Amino acid sequence: MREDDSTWFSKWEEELPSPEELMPLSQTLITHDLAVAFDIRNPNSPQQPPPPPLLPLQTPSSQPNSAEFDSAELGGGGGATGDEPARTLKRPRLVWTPQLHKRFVDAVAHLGIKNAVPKTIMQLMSVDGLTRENVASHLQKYRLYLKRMQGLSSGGGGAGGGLTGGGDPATDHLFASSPVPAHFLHPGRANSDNFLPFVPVAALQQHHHQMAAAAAGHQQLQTQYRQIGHFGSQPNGQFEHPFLSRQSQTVHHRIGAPVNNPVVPSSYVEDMESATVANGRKVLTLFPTGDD
DNA sequence: TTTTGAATAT
DNA sequence: TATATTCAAA
Repeated sequence: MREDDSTWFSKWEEELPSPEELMPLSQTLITHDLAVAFDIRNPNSPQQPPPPPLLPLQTPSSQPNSAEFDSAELGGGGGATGDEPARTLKRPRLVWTPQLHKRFVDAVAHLGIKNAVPKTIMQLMSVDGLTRENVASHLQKYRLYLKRMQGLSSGGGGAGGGLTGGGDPATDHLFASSPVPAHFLHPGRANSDNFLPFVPVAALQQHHHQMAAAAAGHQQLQTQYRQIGHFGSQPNGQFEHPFLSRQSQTVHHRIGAPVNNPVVPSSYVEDMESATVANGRKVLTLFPTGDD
């Protein structure tokens, strides 16, 4: 019935990402994403010069004031001024920070489980440097997490002794940081097949126009968003997503209850990406937030 | 063909 | 352990 839809929509709203999280996605030209994603290994290339690493150098610090945060950029390399690794495109391991996860979960939630495929998720996240492989890998783990949670929630059984529900193993810490959409945990209820009229791939075409517009002057908006620093309910109670705004207007929502503050700490500072060296291994952290 | 999903590797 | 990489299926 319609109420059912409204029900999960309501929950959905609670978990709605703050516009600050989703909106400020600065869409860099697709070239980077696609290029990086496409530069996969060549099955048979005799002597073909490998494509350029495309390492976006984002002048890291050195500019305290400037546009706050534009887009998250996964850079590579560490190399600063030098040259790029050229042939070996071995990027440092991606470190999924709570914020990055948040964006991931939001994307999955908005896409729906059916449409939540690596490529689409990656596109929605619009994190520069994020590859489909990165998302796929994480998605796999995320699904296992959901499955595990389902099993615990459902029945139980009692397997020997594991404290669950109250105690969270360190493994789940990261996932626990982000609220999981309810519908994800309840597949067997009415129609788990709620297909949202959202536009998945069609957005690509919009990209052209959007990125142009985005590149035009979104920085101002981004700065403003940052000022808000409040998350919870928008004046309008609705968020506008470039993609979603296309047709998802049938959402009758009733925001009344205050947002259920999850585990989000008060620190909501988003930083630029930082490169850290751990165990001699360079890992790339997107936007580290003093969480934890 | 491209992409997904899971196994596997590091 | 977390993430990357590989591999077969859709």
